[in-house]
Amino acid sequence: MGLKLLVEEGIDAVKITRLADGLKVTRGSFYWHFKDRADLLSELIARWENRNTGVVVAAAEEASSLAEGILSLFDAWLDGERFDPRLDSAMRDWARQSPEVKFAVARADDLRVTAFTGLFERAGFEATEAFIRARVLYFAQVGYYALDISEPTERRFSYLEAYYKGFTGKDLDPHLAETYRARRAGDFDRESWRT
Amino acid sequence: MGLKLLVEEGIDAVKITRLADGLKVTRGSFYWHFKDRADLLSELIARWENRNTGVVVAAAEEASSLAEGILSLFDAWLDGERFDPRLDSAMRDWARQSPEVKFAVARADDLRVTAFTGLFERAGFEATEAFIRARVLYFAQVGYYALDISEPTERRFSYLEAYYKGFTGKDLDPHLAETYRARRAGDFDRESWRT
DNA sequence: ATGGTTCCATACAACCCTGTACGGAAAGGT
DNA sequence: ACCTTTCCGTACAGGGTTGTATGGAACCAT
Repeated sequence: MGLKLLVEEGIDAVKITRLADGLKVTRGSFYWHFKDRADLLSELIARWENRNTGVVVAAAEEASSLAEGILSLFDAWLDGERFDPRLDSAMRDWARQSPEVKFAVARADDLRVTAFTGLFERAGFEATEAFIRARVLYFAQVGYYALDISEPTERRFSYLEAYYKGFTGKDLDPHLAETYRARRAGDFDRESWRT
Repeated sequence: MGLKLLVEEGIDAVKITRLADGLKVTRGSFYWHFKDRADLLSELIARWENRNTGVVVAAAEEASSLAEGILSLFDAWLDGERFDPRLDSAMRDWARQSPEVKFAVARADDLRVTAFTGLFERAGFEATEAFIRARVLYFAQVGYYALDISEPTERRFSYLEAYYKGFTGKDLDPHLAETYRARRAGDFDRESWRT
């Protein structure tokens, strides 16, 4: 179970010896659970696919309006339980070494951007603009986590309207912004008990 | 000299043995040129700092208008001779393992976003919006290369106006768009001789 | 209690990588 | 000619990692 922990240190840090040490067992045990190292790695790929891609696609597709969709995406990206950005970054690094992983990541990227494009199109944007806005939204999210930025949550919240305007070209309804902030504040209270 | 080639395969692939094999010499020679592996790695950091950050900051600061600045940035990012996106990504991966590299990368990111913020501010954007637009612009660029997208240059050019509108909220002057496309086409002809 | 299943420990061989010591060949200066 | 500098090859010791073989302890079923 501490496997993912090491993926977040980079795939090259996923050594059987380090895993066994971390779990306070010996390497002999590992080879009972897994055939070899490659067996473990392919299981890691499967776990990632079942997790990160699903939540963001759902957030985009189930939204009934543009504002609701964008805010749901912000929600999903902020919720460490549903979307793990460091796992996403680790997969992207790994993809540069392994053609197999590269393919899986490219497929996931495509699914996500397509879902975002649909969100913008349903909001009335023309096809090309919808696609590019979807890309910019997604690229910016990937870039944000790639830069590994850490800023206090209140400051991050204060940028909400500016991000929304940057991504959509429109102003965010103040009422929606308020409900969003209230909802997220409650979530953070709950999350602090887990972390 | 084939050092960078291996950085683009990930820092963990930069083994002295592999370098020596690639250069058709033995490892004994390596230790005449470098004290040890760490000595080589710090030289790689220095090379990256002197290259990638400089060109994008210059493109943003020397521009006399917003459109010129954005197009200059697109130029710099597209020109493989000046800005190497794969080196940038490799540094970002490496940063996750090494606090020293992490610090260097964070400093570079800060320099770049600050330069972009100035570009938007000089164009009349209010401080927060300028900062967030600078971030979105930079994040999107990082995300684009992180996704390792390969699309034909003509299609990439066709998105020019949509990207510009997404980043700035304004329409791109058709005359500027035309001059940009003509200039880039010439550059690509030249580049094909080198690659 | 006997046997089987599950899970883990120990021990071993093989490989890769690092760093150092030393030796040698080629080139240039005096 | 001699000596120095520059650059590279060879050889060795030490450590890390992988995969396999084998045995043992705990637990459960009959």
